[in-house]
Amino acid sequence: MVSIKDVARLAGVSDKTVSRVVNKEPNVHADTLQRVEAAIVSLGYVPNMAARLIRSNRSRTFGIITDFISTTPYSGDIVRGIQDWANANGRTVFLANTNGSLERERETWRTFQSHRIDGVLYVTMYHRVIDPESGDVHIPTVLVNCRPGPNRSYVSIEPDDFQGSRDLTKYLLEQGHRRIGYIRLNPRLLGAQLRYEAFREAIRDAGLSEQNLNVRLGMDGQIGEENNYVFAAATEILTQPERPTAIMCGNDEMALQAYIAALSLGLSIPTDVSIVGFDDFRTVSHALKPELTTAALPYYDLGYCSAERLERLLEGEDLDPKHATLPCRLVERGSVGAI
Amino acid sequence: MVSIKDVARLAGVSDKTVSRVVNKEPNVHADTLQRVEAAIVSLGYVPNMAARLIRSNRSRTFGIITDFISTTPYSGDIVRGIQDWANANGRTVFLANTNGSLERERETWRTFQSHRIDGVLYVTMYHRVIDPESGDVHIPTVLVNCRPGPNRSYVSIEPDDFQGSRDLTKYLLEQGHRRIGYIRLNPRLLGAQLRYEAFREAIRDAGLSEQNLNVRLGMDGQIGEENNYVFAAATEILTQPERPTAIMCGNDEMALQAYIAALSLGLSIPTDVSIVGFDDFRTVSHALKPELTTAALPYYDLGYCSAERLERLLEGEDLDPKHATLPCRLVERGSVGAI
DNA sequence: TTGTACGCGTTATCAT
DNA sequence: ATGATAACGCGTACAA
Repeated sequence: MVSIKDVARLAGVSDKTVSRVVNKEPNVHADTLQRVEAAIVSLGYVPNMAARLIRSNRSRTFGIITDFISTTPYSGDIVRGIQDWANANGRTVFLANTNGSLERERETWRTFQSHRIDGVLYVTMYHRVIDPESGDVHIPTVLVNCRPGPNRSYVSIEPDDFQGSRDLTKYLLEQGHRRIGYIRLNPRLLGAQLRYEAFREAIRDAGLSEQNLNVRLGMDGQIGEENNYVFAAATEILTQPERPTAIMCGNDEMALQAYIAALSLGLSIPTDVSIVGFDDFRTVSHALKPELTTAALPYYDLGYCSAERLERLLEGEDLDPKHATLPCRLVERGSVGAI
Repeated sequence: MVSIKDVARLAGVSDKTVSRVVNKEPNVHADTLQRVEAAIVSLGYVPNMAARLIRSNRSRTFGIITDFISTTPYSGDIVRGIQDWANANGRTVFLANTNGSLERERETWRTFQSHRIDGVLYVTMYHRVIDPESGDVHIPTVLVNCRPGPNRSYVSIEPDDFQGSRDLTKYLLEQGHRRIGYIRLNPRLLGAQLRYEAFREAIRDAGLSEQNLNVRLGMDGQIGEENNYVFAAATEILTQPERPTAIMCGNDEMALQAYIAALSLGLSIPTDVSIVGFDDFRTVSHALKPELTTAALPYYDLGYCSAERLERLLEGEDLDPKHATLPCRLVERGSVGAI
């Protein structure tokens, strides 16, 4: 592999001068600069980050730790957001997936430590409370899409499920809906609680009694292998005598099932019943006709902003508050009608 | 940062002895070993990979280059597969996303070069022909989910869209279907051609005339911003006098739209019409009732096997054939009925 | 079994 | 404006 010395020899200068050119330091004569640059190109010299790291103790790398990835299809956008920030700011990214195994997580922290990573983005694929298992490794860390347990202190960033769900509910109310069905997410998900709470609060704030509501559990059980009651629940809600005019679903996947249930009953959307989801799973929300009104989870921005926050943390800035939140934008499409 | 010397000092031995312990070399006295290990633990020493790399010129890292990620939700499973292999084999993974920009791709190759990455996994998010833009950087590379242009030579691995589509078609024929509708993927996708060709071949092999077929284009235009005709096409196919008994769709997203179209027409699945997709987008295929019969794209295995192939390439093995293919497994669920 | 000397590719310091 | 020298953390070769 061609080194700085080879370049120096070819250009007839010392190593240090080449180093100056490579690092765009001042005090290099224009002629020298040209000769060195020519040598670099002709030799195809690429600086060795490892050697640089040994001296400077800064690797200019971030590490991403994820838990699962497969069940929630668009959460990968978080990683995309991180990478885009990293790319725009001269950082390279290590990626490690723990598959939810604590042992692998501990190994990962050590591996990252051995690569002298500058900081870690700890990303969960669904919104939840977490305690990173870093052993005695201490690297500046930002939690993404999750929050630390009660006694721990971390910089973190989450989607605002509460605001998203409140906006969605208010929107339904504005469209004149009063009898509303609600199909709940798996209660183990943090988002499930936040969304449901926001829904109830918005209903109360509108002066409606909860008696107008039809709340059903759509899923429960362990993440990744849950029991799914959505189709049955939606069918049941929609075959009642006083049918709700709208159904709000824990997420788009569930909205899809409610959608199928409604169509199977011969109902049309949104004429007979309006449906809203959450997350903006585009494969689903765009494929439905009419397309699905939903609240978009800001996955990409979560990633992008978290990298930004990590950088600020590394620069010694005191992030206050440590905890940030990103809004879930209401995406108005065709699946909701006015009453 | 604590170095090998600090450990040596605390344990009262030389650097080299610590090095022996860390690398599990023989010829260390049991007592010495214990003292050194104790020192390592108490100091929290973690070897510096950069320093190691400088001597050995092997970084034990792979780099992953991806193009897009957002549109095809489950393609992230490729990356998961790579990571699982890497984790099980003591390798760490760099990740870089080009967003389809050639400039960024060239930068990425240089960055990887500067980190002295051992090998690159070049991953495309949809199945296609590609020419990596590596400039004058030369790192052992495996193409994943794509194949090289006609004049280039690369080790590669792809899903067998042809086999998957043929199996799916044969399955429909076995169930007695003779009048079959087909809604095509965007022709710009390699998978579109392979799947359609396999469909036609299977139909011909069964001695059926293409006159029994109703082929429609479901999508066209640039990837990521295509025009979508699926709902209209499906509706049109299903309102013909001689309605097909089955519709085969380019992928599950399109199958979902055909599904919605059928239900909207008051048809039931699979009694009135059978539907099959492709890809196994689980968010969709499991949410439909009845669930969707499809062919699963082996994303995870593509990733896992590609890492394995890269390792063999690095070990100097002569991969023959350079090109590998992984089957698309038929996933039989409820959306197809017998005639 | 253990230690010493040196070199890897780079940057920092100081001198010229 | 440029260069000489040392140092970073570790492994290799060799010596003890």
